[in-house]
Amino acid sequence: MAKVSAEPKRRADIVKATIHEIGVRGSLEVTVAQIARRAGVSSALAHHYFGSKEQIFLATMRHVLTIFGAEVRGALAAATTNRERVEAIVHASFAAGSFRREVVSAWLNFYVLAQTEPEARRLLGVYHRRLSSNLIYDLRPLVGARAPRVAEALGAQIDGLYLRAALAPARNRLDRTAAISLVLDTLMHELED
Amino acid sequence: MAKVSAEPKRRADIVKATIHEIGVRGSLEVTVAQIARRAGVSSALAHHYFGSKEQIFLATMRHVLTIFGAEVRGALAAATTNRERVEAIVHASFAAGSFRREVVSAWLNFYVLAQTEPEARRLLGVYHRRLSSNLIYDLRPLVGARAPRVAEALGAQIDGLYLRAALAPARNRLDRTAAISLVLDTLMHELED
DNA sequence: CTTTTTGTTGATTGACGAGTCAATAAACTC
DNA sequence: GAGTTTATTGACTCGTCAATCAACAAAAAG
Repeated sequence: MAKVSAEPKRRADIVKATIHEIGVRGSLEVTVAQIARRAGVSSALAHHYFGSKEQIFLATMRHVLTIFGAEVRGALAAATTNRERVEAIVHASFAAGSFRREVVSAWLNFYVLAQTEPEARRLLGVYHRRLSSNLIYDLRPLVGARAPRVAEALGAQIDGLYLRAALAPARNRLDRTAAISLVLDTLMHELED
Repeated sequence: MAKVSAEPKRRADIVKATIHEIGVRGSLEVTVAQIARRAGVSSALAHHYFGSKEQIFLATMRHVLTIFGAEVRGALAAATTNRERVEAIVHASFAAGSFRREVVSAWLNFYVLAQTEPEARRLLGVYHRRLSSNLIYDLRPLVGARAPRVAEALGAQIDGLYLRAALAPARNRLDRTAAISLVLDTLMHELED
């Protein structure tokens, strides 16, 4: 059965299955067997490719972070003024690919993972610093020395909206548009200081 | 050894030990044996009083929520004007009792628990609605119809700062004062609209 | 002082799940 | 087409842990 490079596809399938299972169960207490079944392979194969459950989680985290990074880059490419760029970052934060229920649930659980797993912490740190420096860079011309503070305020608000999205039952969940407009409102108030 | 009503003390000890262990391990993957050892009792006793691990977690959650509620009530008691009351809520949110590392870690994990455990979700819902209605009540005279929106903005920011506090390594962790001033800044901008 | 209630634990059970391994099979090399 | 590499799995091991239970101890009740 061994065909040309099944490995990349398998890895991708397992990573996607991991996001899905974390979303369904709502926690990291998913078994490798569950993930593997969802991906249509045996649990032995998952171990074969990733070595351990921990590595599966870390690969999944990298994947989510990569998607997010791509969304930010994409949004930034279309923006020209500083303000447009800040708004683009906000938009990207709630982009369709990253703000799906299961992905948000995965994010939440990655925060938990980061409490104990150094590599998870490092990855989350990279995301934080990048988001922060992106914001500060474009806020500087707009609000001067207050840039770091404003970036922190916006960043915290975005994170908080994610947290609430994870918790809220589907019916009264804030949608992407509402979340974006809330953050942009805060931004507006900061700018007209 | 059976003395006068050991039960309340034991229960309290076990709940405190649970917060501590969740804080240390950074996740709900703590064993009943670990919790019991920290509380100075056998794991059998923990089961005797609480029935199951799940119930231990729920009791711990109720305890954390109770402390938080008391802090809010205490802060509100000393406030008179609407604005003071809103500020009091913000202060209470970052009060010493609730903003300790281990407690914040517990909060984060309760969010995860709420994804699967209906009672945990209910408890967190109660907290959210109370915080929200408290804020809206005092914001209404200040910002009128925008009150719900502003409450959501402030609430999300507070939650986000908690999330970041859980993640950040001790050294560059935002302290209570800084968190409070950040939220009050946002409030100020909203008020001078 | 004997009976009941309350407190407490060590030992055990039973389930579950991560990780290993040996075996099978298909493709690729030469 | 013999030998190597890659893909894949079922069956197994080994540890861990929630939950139970039978037993013991001490107070309270009568």
